[in-house]
Amino acid sequence: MLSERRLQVLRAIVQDYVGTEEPVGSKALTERHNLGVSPATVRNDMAALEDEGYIAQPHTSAGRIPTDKGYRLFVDKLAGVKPMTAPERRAIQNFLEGAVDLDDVVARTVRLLAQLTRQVAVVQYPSLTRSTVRHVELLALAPARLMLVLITDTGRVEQRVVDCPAPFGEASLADLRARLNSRVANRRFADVPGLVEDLPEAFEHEDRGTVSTVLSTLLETLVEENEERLMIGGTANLTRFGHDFPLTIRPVLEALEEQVVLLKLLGEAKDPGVTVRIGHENAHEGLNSTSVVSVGYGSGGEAVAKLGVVGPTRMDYPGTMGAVRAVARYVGQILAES
Amino acid sequence: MLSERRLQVLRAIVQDYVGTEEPVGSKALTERHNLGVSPATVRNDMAALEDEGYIAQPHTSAGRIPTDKGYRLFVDKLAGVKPMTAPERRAIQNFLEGAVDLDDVVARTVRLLAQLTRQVAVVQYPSLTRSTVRHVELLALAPARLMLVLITDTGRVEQRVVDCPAPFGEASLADLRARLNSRVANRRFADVPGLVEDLPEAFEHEDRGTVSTVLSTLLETLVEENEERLMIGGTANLTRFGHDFPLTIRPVLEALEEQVVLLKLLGEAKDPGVTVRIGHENAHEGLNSTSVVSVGYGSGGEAVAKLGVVGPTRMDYPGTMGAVRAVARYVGQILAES
DNA sequence: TGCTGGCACTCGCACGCGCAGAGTGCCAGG
DNA sequence: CCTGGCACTCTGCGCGTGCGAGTGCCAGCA
Repeated sequence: MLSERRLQVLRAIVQDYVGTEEPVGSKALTERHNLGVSPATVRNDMAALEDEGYIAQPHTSAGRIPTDKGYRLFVDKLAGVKPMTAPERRAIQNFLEGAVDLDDVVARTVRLLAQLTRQVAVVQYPSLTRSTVRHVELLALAPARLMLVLITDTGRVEQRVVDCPAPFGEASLADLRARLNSRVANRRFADVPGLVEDLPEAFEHEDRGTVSTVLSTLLETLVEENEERLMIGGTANLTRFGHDFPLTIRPVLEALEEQVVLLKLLGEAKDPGVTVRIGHENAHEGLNSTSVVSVGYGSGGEAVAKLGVVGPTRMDYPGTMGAVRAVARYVGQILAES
Repeated sequence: MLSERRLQVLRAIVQDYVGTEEPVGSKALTERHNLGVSPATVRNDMAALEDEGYIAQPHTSAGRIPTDKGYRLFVDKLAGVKPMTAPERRAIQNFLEGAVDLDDVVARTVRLLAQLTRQVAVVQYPSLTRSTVRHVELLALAPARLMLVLITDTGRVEQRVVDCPAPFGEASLADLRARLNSRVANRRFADVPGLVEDLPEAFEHEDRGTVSTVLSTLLETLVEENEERLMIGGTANLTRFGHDFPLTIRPVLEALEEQVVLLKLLGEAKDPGVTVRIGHENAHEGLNSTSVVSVGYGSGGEAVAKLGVVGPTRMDYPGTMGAVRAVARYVGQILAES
């Protein structure tokens, strides 16, 4: 177990390194933080911290920098979440309030997060599966071609074109629309499959094919790989990443382009609160020198999706966590209102 | 007027520079292209080309690189558009065909363009104003709260929540829905304002406020700044930009985050064919060392939106132009089918 | 008039060197 | 267990040098 002072030394190292982006030495530490001991003592503590794997030297006779393990300890034990100030909170609220629709909400959220944290922001659209059906609309595009439109309580809208096996009359269409809505409206999307199973049976034989096709299209929209969408922004902040450029940001940009990777990244966070994944804790190789701070958001008690930021492991964790948490809270509010 | 051979020299310089990314000298030129003259002659031609401002030297006693003016001449006079090969065309078609909805089409197009050109791809969503109304749907969320859903022939869906000044009955809602659709369905969006002007007059006095509110919300979606959306991708390709990194790509990433800037960029292209804007021809400062290749796309004769790529001025213009043109063509087809 | 070979010249760049500065580890003393 | 002192190690930087690519110019030739 590390003594109290050694923890303080670690905290000081993390703070200084995050601030200066340069390895921090024993002398500088004692000058900037009044630890009440001499540099030599700090050096001993540093040696101990290095033995335990919390800090490392880039090369002999340079200062120390925190390791992933060091950041982990810092986040878990040494630092809390820094709450947003009142003006910041007001700014967040104002910024989000003008949104006209869900796309706009998500777009604004991304910009906001990117600006607040000065990092790359990632916002997942509300998951269909975890939302509630508000309405299902069916339109005839042609005698044997329909458009299916799904609307959720979070404002998300999905549309699909359905090619029918046989022409489908206006009366049947109205019938299907009514039956469908009476069954699924205000129900959770996840429950929809069970609710519509037997629907074709209510129709004349010639229409059953079309009804089945419509239903299977409806169910397809719930398939995981289709239903998840997300938006990213603030990639310009990557340029502040480090000095050894191309090699650092290349894999990050590549990872960010892979929606699948990002969704996994956000998905990994199980904690109900803010989750932090540091460096190698991220499964994806390209993100081994980045940290991901994420949190779920939702209109009610349950999270309908996640949002977060991706930045260098050397980031201001308390501030970032505070910003992410605050933004998630306000987005939830906005969604609940619409 | 430049002699034929000098034009050939310029063409050779552009091709070599694009290939090697290094200033090209007279000796290398004569070796790689059989111009039938000696390096000394080429040197004279180069001096002339430099006088005219088509090429420049990064520093004395280095090879030459093309200037923006040089690229311009190359694009206008010395090179055509390189058509895609048959396999490439098939690949494009296959890749786009699996799309389930408009978002998917746009997302796939972005990926495709980025991969084909190895540059940053930008795709604008079909403009509402230039599309045709397929359907307008109105849903009651609460007694005095409606959701307005617009669907276009290009598959674009917009939704807005409308807060009504007074409760609005189910009958009035059905009435409004029917009247609205009979007026605007299959009409061009741009004509909608004139078509609905007098609609409130058809309603009872107590409902007129609500009807007006709905209509003004409808018209608001057509306001330019709201209605334009776009998607970008392939930013990882920026890492291949140049060696002098941060300074080069920083402003580009920043510009790419500004939707307004991008929309202007695409908007500038007036030509019905592929438009190329080279280096300083781009109004935005951050993009002074990039070129933009863009083209309109649409389901029928008229373009409903634009797409293009952003890359270094040192790019393979014929190939990029070919890819952009081909992708636009196929996207148009896909949109027409849905 | 236009092309060619030859020649001197100019620079940028990579390399090697030495130096200063920061930071460390270790040890002996309080 | 803390402290001051000391010798050591390493990086980064500035500087001078040599090399090579590439140029401009000139005189000769078709």
